[in-house]
Amino acid sequence: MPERRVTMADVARKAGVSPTTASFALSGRTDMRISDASRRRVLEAARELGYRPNVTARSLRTKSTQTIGFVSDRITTTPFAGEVIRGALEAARERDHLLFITEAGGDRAAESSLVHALLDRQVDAVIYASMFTRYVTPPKELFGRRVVLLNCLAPGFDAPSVVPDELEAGRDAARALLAAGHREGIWAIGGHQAVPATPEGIIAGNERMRGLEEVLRAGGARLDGVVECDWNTPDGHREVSALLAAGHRPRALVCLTDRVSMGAYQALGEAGLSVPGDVSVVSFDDQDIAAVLRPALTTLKLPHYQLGRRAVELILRKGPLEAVVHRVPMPLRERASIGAPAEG
Amino acid sequence: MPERRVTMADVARKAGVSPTTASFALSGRTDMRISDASRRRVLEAARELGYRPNVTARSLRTKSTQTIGFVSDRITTTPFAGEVIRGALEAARERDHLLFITEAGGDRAAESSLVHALLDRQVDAVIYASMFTRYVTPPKELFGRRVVLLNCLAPGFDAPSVVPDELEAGRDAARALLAAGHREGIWAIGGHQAVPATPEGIIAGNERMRGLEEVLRAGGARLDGVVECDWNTPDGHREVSALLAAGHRPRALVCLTDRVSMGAYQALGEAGLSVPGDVSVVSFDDQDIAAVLRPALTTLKLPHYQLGRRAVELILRKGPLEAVVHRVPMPLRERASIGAPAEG
DNA sequence: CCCCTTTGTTAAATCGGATTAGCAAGTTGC
DNA sequence: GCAACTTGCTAATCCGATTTAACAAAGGGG
Repeated sequence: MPERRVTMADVARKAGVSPTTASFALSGRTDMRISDASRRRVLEAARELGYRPNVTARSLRTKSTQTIGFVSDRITTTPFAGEVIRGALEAARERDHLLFITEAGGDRAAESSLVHALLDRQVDAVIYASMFTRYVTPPKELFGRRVVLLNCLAPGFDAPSVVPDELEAGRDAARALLAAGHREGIWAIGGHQAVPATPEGIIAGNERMRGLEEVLRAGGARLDGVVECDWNTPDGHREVSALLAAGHRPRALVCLTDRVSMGAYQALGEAGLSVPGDVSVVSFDDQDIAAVLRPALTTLKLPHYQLGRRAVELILRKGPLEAVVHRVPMPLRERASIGAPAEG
Repeated sequence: MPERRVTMADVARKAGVSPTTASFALSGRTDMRISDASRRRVLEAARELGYRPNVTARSLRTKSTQTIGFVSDRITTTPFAGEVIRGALEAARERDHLLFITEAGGDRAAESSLVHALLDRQVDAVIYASMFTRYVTPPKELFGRRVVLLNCLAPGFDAPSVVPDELEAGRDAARALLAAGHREGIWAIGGHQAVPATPEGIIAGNERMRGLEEVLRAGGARLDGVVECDWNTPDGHREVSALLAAGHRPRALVCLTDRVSMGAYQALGEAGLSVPGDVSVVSFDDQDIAAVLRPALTTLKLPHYQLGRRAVELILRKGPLEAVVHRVPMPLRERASIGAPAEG
């Protein structure tokens, strides 16, 4: 049985002052006059007793719990998105805040009840996060609260969003290919996902493709074709096999995810083509497999850690939140899958 | 600005009773006599006003916050271990509890300060989790508290542990090979990790190997050799390549992790050997890649989701916790990498 | 010497509930 | 008809802090 916690009353008693004085001495407020002698005695007593304020009790009066709620659809499960949580956790720790993590699994009713559970515990603010970048409508319980949208957008909902800069990432993919000398024989595998079967495609696909096409065109290069397909390994394998079987001979593939790239690798390998000797590959996401594939995959990293961190930094900033979209850069991870275009 | 929360006083006023009566009516306690009429009026008023109790305020009196602290070294980051959190989250939600998730990143000082932050917020209990199964010494602040150790063991620390049943998993790997007809040409890649460079090997390696050898021997089979190496993809690739180069011709490989298996696949492929036609592979962990490799990998799943769930279920059980080790089964995921032994 | 500040401190109220102790009105027992 | 219960409810206190209001004591000015 844990011994009774030391309270401020204990500290005050030991220091020979009233609880009021102890409170002011400990909070270090200067608007209430406390003599240096008293202050020192209180601080000393607190140190000796190992006093720690009861945040719960304090919050009853101050309304602040130094606590943030984190509501997501299913973020812990997404293999690489755990980084979002780590980023949020670290930023929160630096500011002496704790995070209630919750997952509603896409269930609206569960989402509402979790938000209630958070509000019942007096969280100071709520981060509403999605595992893939997409449009959302937050539960009504969050209206009028201090909220930051993480990896999602909600037009009409008055809160800032933090999302990856997919547009610039598309441009960077194009720049990487141009820099290696590619001008033709370039194919995109995965496409816009204009009517997506894969939820993560909704926004990312469009923006990546838009940035890609813009810079390729400006650089005097041509996109030979766009293969629209889902974003998983079997899709990449199937579509690239089909592409080769149809007689096409791409010099560079822009795969919309690392999983698609893995499928592309398999298909190229089966066709006896080497990466990057015969075909260069540039990808998006930087999942774990990207570094492990042979050759290692050059890819534009989804900045999950930074997304989590930025959301917390934003929400703990003083002052009101502005409904602005914050775009976090997607760094290029240069590895071994891009080479000079093959002759022929 | 969110409008003022409805308090119990509001409900009492609307129902025309005292706060005391409202409190008893709402908590539904039967030891204090409240007339059915009053009870109904209070419940009705609460419903109409949308009253929700302030858990923080309540906890000041009751000491219970319906809140659990979760301290880990770096669990969100470990790609597949996020399932631990999901299991814990779901079990907690079913019981109307919320989780404070924290990560100390292996830093003892950070760990202490996080535990303090949790205790300052009056958590009812703490789950102390490790990303890999290993021996730990929890921070002294947790002594005498309600604690469950998750995926770790702490001899001398009075708390239950929840860990994967690695021993039985080793046995199951052996049984799977025996069932396919394997009796010889069996090699283990990864080994005991008696003096491990890879932290996850400390306990898992020993137990997996012990179970494996026990059942193989009992089944009249022989383990031709054990290759001691780290547990990552390059290690599997290197060691299996070396094994083949040395003239060995294994019929079955027991790879101690899926990452080692992936390396083994690469090495076998480069040598022109097929799985499972020439060589069967059985593995441990069931990371995401296991299902994606070609052929799909037969592996013993680390039950992360169940570990998280069990820990929460245990900690929320009434009554004192017993310092017992709970072993969670590792289910066999039968896929396509085990076949009959090759002739030869 | 008295009034007015300034300084240092504390009693008391507050936050939103839970809990203890007690009080009025109606019933029962004899 | 009065003590003893039972029923139904409420006043008051507590939980551990913060904050407001007020109050002594000391110093300064005239």
